[in-house]
Amino acid sequence: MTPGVETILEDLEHATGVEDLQQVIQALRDHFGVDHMVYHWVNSDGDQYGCGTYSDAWVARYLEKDYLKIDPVVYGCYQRFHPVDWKRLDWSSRAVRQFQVDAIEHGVGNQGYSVPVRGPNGQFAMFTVSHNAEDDAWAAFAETNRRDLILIAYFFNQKALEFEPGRRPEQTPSLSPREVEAMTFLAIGYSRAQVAQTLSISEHTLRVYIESARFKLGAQNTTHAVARAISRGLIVV
Amino acid sequence: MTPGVETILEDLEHATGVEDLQQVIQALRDHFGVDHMVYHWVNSDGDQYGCGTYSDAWVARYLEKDYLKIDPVVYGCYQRFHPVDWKRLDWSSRAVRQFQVDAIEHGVGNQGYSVPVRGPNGQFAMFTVSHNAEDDAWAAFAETNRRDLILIAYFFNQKALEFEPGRRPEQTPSLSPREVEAMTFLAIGYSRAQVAQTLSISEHTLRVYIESARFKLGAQNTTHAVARAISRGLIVV
DNA sequence: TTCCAACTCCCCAGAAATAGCGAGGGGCGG
DNA sequence: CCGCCCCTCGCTATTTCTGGGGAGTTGGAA
Repeated sequence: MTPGVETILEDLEHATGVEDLQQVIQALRDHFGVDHMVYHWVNSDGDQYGCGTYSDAWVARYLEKDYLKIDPVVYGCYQRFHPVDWKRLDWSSRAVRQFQVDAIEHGVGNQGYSVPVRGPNGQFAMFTVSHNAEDDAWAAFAETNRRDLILIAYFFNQKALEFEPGRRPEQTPSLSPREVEAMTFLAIGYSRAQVAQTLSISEHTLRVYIESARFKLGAQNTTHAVARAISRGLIVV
Repeated sequence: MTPGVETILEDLEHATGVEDLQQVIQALRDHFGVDHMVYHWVNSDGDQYGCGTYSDAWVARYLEKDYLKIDPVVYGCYQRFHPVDWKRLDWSSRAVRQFQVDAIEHGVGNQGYSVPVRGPNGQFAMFTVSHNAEDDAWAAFAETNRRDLILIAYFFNQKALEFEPGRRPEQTPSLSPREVEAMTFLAIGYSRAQVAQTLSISEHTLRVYIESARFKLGAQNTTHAVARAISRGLIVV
């Protein structure tokens, strides 16, 4: 690990507020000598929180256009575990290409490298480095700094979780085993009758579980409950 | 980072099969000079996969007694983002204390340090170091090697995901913008009528989107479609 | 012991979703 | 130009889900 990173990480670990994160991320940007560095938390209800060096104009634009929904970086990171080079993402759709042009016009680099991070209750965030560079140079940079970036993403997320407890979905209540089973089977397409048969219980009993789970999850209906259970990591489909 | 770890991590990254993971974890155990080192993947349905240096007897015992359900390490890691020292967990309940005695009798150290790791689709695993030591010595060890352990946990999980046969190869179909909107609103608990009103279209039209999305996703019903859309990252809820 | 949470079962009526037929216009790429 | 996908709207009948009741057992925690 580069000595500079070491000390900046120390600062990060001693950060006591959101404003410190902004300081740290700028220090990191300068240290790595890249155009931008951004931490981007995407909450399970579409809510988002970011901190980094993108221009205010670009952030506003991103929110205004609701780019979150089509951003291939978000989509790509969401599906992967390992860090992703933006080149490896799918930029083919029309809307996405428009987004790309818009981003570059707003000073986002043509190259990027994003590290997905996941926390409890389905929390999800990304730590991104963006720069203007040739492919070769960028590949070398990413390869060299990969481990540092993973650690930085990790500690950044740790701090973000620490500072923003309110941002987390309401203390996820745990589901009982039967409720988990019920939600899981519903999530893989079984009807109530099928689930009841599979679990060898009456459909009435099953309904109690579903309603109980729905209540615990604060969900409006079964689909909502299943969606929440999945995005909070209570069930795996 | 200690030089030894560096080379072992290289080996880890070049691992081509599950058997290599076992080699690597033993090398890591020897390098850190601790009693045990374990990677433990836990699915929410109770399915688990592990690899490490615990005795076969203990692993068998753990499975036989279904200790997964009461293991405070699993529970504690599941709720946290940062690594946890076993001391900070709740060992108060009677069943848990019995588990603790059993574990120590089977050669698990009295001290432990576990790093939670999370992947896409709610994947969850832990990387654990366990040892027999005094509190002070252990705290020092944990503090010193924390970052290395986080990185090791990260790369170990990456490899485990890579070797996981259940990885879905089928490429996910893309949904049209309207379909994405429909799925998104359904996932946050709107009824069909509400979604239709929100999108300012007739409920009949909405139904076409839902059915189209369901078809594309190979889903049996709306709940299934929404579940798939979420777990494939097509919508962010 | 007492209490609570989890698990199990039952009825009924109204609301919502699904399955099956349709129809037509607009835009984009081969 | 034609085909394909996306967007929009319609009807009817059937199945499924939801919301309102109530009731008993069991095992673990306070």
